[in-house]
Amino acid sequence: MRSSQYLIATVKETPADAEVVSHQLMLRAGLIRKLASGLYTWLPAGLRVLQKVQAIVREEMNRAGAMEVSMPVVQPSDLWLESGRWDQMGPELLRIRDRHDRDFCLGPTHEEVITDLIRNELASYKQLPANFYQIQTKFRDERRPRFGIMRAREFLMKDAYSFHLSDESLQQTYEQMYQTYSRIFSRLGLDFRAVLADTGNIGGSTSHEFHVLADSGEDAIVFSSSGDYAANMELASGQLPEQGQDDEERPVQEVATGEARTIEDVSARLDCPPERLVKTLIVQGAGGEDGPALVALLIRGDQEINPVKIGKLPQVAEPMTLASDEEVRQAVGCPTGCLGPLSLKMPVIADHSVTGLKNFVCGANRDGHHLVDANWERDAHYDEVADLRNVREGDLAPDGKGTLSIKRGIEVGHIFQLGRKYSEAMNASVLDENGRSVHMTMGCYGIGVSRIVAAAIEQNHDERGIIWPEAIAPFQVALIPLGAHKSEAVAEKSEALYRELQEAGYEVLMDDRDKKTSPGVKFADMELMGIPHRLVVSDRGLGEGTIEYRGRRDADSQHIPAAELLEFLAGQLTRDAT
RNA sequence: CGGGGUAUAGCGCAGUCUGGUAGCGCGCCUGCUUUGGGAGCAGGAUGUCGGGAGUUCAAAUCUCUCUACCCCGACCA
Repeated sequence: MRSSQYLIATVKETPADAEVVSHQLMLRAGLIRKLASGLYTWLPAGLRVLQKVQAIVREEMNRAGAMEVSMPVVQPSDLWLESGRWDQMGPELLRIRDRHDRDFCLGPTHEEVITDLIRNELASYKQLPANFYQIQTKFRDERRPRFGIMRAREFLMKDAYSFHLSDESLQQTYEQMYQTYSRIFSRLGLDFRAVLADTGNIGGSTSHEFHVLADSGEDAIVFSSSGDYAANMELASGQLPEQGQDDEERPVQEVATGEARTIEDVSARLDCPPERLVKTLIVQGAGGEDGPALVALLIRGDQEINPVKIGKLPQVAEPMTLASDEEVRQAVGCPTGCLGPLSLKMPVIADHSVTGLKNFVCGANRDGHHLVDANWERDAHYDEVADLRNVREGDLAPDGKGTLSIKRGIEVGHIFQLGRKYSEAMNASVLDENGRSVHMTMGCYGIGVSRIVAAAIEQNHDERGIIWPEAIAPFQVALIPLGAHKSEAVAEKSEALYRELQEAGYEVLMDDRDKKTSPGVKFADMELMGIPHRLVVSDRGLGEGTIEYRGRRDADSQHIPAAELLEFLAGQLTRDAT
């Protein structure tokens, strides 16, 4: 490609509405433009990257034996009513009506459509297992789109759905997809981790997320220093390191703590470290016929609660919602800052972090008062123990081997074992070998194809711009002729090289913009666009028979004898390991 | 959806408080010079000042209203 005939849409200034680096650089490097909130146009250079990501995903899915299909973006409401998600999904599902007043939605995902397809197409266990995928536009009317392409409303996703007779077969395909995903992200040149994950509202049991590691990631992921344990913060569990405890139970006393309401205030006022405090929180109960209206939760003062874990407790309303100050005052008769686990008329669930405490501090359920040297059974009680807290850096891994560390990640893939949720709701069944009709069990496997582009930039950039991993760079080589307008030799050599490189199979962007485009501009643009390899043809170099080479990450350039250039370049390029 | 903010040339911004000729930098066009790290000089084009209504002799500026966008907020590829 010649840049004189290509849209090099780079801009010098950072657009005001871009917050994260990847968004800024995608705009500055001329990869995308915003149309409206969460909606982006892909410019030529950006689209090349997106297509490269797609190609790798497609190759690996095909290699794993999945079959590519393409399902409509616009989907009839009937299917969603059938699965129950028409009502469940809420405003994230963009609903539209056609000219006959029939309801449709823009597909945020395709479980319904694929299940409908498969229940009609598959009739026998002999056709199983089967895995279908597509790479296609999804629409989710996000509460708040942000970070450019990273959390857009319209985005490109690879979604795959597998169908099985047995759980063993599902497990097999699930493991195969796990391997396939690992291959995909390795080939993309990304530093990633697979972690245990929450299944969210898609449903199902086992689930793993794939995260690209980047400090700007929205998710916290947890790993064990030794051993394989890795999980999303939402469900990661760990053990607190042992803590020295007094042996003797001291007599309890109630002390006035005045206006001290927060853990910090109480801890400062009583000169007692937060680890010796029991924090009591009251949340909305599950309600309904036998569910409690309110539930009390206990956690050690220095620990943080995990709303996702708590929301999953059967007694608690999901999503977890804190009780209001009034509700607390009505139920207990004191402000939230003075709550304690004393004769509460509601279920009391304690986190593991508090059960071993002795002589602790907690609220006295009396305005302005706390208990000091309280002890379980004698002064306070709980009904049940559960895991309510976020793990912290340094906690012991759940298997007791090694300690946990926490990193930030960008979720780019998610695999689920769905089970029979959709096949039962939508009656997708086949005949087994005994001629009996059985519901198929399902898996589903997603990759955020467009998000990967942003994630790759978050992980690979410097002050000059993007540094693309080899496999997804829009061009592999930038060829810059210097002073071609006045040097016949430079012009000729550049043209010749351009041809040779293309014949050798490289994707080359030759910056042949007119003489008004100074060398500095060309260098800056090619760096901003992140092209991994740069060649400069100049009179100076040709005089000594060399071409200048510089890798995007290199500090200096090298002068390569023109005759050896192709060989040299081949050595620099780590070709795909396919 | 709640809270906060912004809207002026393609991009980044000033001007608004205190009403009175629409401005700066970058980019763009023309010409000459320049050519190894975002060139110089000279000339030029580009605006329903987000939309609507109102106050006023006069509105980018004051008032009301609508809209869009951004940021902060616990179910996400």
